[in-house]
Amino acid sequence: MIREISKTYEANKYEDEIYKLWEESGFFNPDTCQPWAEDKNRKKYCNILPPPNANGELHLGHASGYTVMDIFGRYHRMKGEKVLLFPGKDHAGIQSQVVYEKKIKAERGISRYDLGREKFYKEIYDFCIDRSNYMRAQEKKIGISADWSREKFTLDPDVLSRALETFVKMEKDGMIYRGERIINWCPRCSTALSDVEVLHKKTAGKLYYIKYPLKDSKQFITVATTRPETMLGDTAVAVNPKDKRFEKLVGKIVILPLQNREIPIISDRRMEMEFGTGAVKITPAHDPLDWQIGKDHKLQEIQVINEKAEITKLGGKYVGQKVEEARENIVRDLTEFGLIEKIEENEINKSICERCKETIEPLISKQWFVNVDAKKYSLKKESLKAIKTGKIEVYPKSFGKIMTQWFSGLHDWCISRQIWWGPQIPVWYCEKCGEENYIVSIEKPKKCPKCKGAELIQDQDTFDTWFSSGQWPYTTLGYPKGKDYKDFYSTEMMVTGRDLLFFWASKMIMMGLYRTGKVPFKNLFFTGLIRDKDGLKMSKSKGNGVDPLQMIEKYGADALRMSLITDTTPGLDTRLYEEKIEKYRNFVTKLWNIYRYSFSSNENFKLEEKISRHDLKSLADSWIVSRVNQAILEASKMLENKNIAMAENILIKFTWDDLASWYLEIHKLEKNDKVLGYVLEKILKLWHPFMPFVTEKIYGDANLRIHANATNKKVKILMVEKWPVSDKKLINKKAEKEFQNLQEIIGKIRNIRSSYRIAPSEIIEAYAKKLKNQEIIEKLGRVKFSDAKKQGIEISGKDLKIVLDIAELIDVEKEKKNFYKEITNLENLIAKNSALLANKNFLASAPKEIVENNKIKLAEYREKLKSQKDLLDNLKKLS
RNA sequence: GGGCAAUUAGCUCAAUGGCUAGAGCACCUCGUUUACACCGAGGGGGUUAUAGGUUCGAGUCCUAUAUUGCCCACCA
Repeated sequence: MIREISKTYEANKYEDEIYKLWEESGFFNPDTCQPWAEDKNRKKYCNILPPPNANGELHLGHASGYTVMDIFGRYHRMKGEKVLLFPGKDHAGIQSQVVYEKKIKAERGISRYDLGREKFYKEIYDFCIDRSNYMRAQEKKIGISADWSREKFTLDPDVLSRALETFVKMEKDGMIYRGERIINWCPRCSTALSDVEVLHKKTAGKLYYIKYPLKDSKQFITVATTRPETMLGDTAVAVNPKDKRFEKLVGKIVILPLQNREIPIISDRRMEMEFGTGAVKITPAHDPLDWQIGKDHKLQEIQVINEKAEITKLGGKYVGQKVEEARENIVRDLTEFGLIEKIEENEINKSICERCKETIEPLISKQWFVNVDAKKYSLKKESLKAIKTGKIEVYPKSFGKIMTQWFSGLHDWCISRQIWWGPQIPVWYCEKCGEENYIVSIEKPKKCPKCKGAELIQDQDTFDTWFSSGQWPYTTLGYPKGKDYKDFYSTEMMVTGRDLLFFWASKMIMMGLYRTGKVPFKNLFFTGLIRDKDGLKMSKSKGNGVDPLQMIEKYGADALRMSLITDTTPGLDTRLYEEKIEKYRNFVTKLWNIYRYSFSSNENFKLEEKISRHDLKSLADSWIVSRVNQAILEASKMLENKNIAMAENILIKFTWDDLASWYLEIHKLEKNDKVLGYVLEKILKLWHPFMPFVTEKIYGDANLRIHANATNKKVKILMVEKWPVSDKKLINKKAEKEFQNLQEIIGKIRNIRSSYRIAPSEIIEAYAKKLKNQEIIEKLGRVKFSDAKKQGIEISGKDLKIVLDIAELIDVEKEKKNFYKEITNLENLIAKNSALLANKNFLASAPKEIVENNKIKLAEYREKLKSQKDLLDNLKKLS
């Protein structure tokens, strides 16, 4: 060994230093990444990275997304394109506020009200910046080749003002309105939520049948409800107009129990006759459907539940009680009055807050909305068009369909939140002129433009986080005049989790189209969720989470990256567990050892970029060079098709099976360093997007060795080397076929060795006529050929018959059985194939190539069958 | 209630209508022959969920069914 290379690659020893090398090279930045002559027409590739919420730490979801983005990014960079992976962080309105409130509660025992709005905002801002720095360090550990010099935060002044301008523009275009409507209210977060921020969870509940007495009558009408406490705010009872049972009651008045209020019985076709009794209580202030019905029937809205989920004054004696408490008391009181007919067990669809899981209270509240289907511009219709016309290519395809459906049924978007963290809505009120005469302006106007006098107060509400992050692709790039915007928009690629489909991806499409007239990205790639070994969601409470940083520390970033993309399909969930990561750590070691072997075998060994046919000295040379060019072809095609898992598969198969298991062993005999150096150079490049660290390390070390004594010690960086192009002249199907035959023969020898337990140290005497590749067979089969004819078992391959001198060891009966089995198998194949070739339809319809292949195969099977029969006859003679 | 997906070896998953449906893990046997025991060689293990259909040809396309998962939805 000329120089010591360690047996294993110690990832944690090198990764930081390699990342530093990349960073300092300036090649993450497309402006300074020009390793090739600057070409004006150089293709641009931009991927705006989804900004993680700046309030926690990196988890596996981020790691898997980043891996996908980085693979594509590095691939395109190596293809010579101008690549920008644009990093950033999201202030994450509600989530960050929840996190920070918990933190100050736990650490200081205080609430946000103790701090006051201004101080709270300042603290949480510092907290997010602090977390951003921390998370950035973690992101680098994954190896993502992002341009950190451009990094943005959603609250950076330039980014933010561009986002706010959109609100101003929308308002001008008549797409914004403020209204009292029923909204989803989270009592814990004390804010309104949009529809997508509400989760529906099936839970066990009860269905209460309550008797409402009719006015001036002893009759009752029974209504069924899961939320009896809302009856305090009932303003009607509704039935379906087609419902014969209640025909005569429509228009009558009932006395609302407990409240002693007179309310009408109305009819509305939206009532399901099958549900409960068919009669339903209507509470416009606390149920979305009832609110609609209330509007249509001009019913009074009586708010009996407040923002803290407590009963209001209008709820009479139950005032101040929590809804659950009030429910119990009301049911008890009703029971006392004999007004509960029955109580049934019932599965209910509970609405909960996506962030804190608290039960949602539907309330009527004054909020800002985006009209998604406005006259001047329809966000809904334009988005639908972009997807349907294929302006955005969605991976997987089926998600495009899901989006289409979602957009079709889209409701107006509530964008105001009653939280303190986040940008305030740029709307100003004048005390004199009233809230109806609001002024929209990003800067605070000096005076009220109407009355020219009074002080202006800004709207207290903040924006839905998705309002700003939904604009991320162009606010970051400096719309409308920025150079980056001109260079890179529409961006090429967006990769995001399938859980963000409606939250984020959809918003980016809507707002990007509205503001810029162009799609924000041409390709939209969804990743699935990472689950644990049993397919369960990872969560802190379950303790089944895998910490990506721990895994990187233990197995290396390359191994983690590989395990995150292996066997994945876009949009589908995948399972991750330590054994899987371990497997790829082992693979990294394998690659390392291919390098170790190559460079230890000869002190002049070097990587070879090119090779000519004269350099191919043997069958094995032609074969491996053909195979590697085939691998380049296929892997590149898979990457173009966005099928990274498949590309990975192809490369693993080549590296482990073809190169390591076969060619390296043959190299020990033939020692064609030129060929090995060529193949190694290619696979380092091919693997780089997937495993950037180990490949960069090997490449660097390998070149250092070459340049050790040279004057030019400029370090070559693999990250910006050119992606290999398949040299089709070197693809040699004939050599591949011939080598396959060789592999088959050696396989058979090994099989026999194994079944008779012949130790590897024992060399078997053998004999063959017309022997080719003798040395290879001898080495890999551990046999020794001589001229003397032998007695024993015979093996055959194409044009070759080998006799192994182990007559005394063989169990003839067992071998006979093996032959019979193989003969039957071949006979079946021949029958199948002949039938196919006799089929006129097949000959007429199948492509010529397939027909040809089948003919060749049939001939092969026949030949094999013949030789198997011969061998069997010879075997029989032996017994 | 509606939609989408999945169902292939014991497990996790591949397979772009066409070569005897492939990997890894696990399992069994053997083995340190100086790249690698984070390894190597060999082996067992499949009616591709079920039933039909289209096709010269189906794991792949179509239609049902079953099971599982996810998403959406104003059955209170």
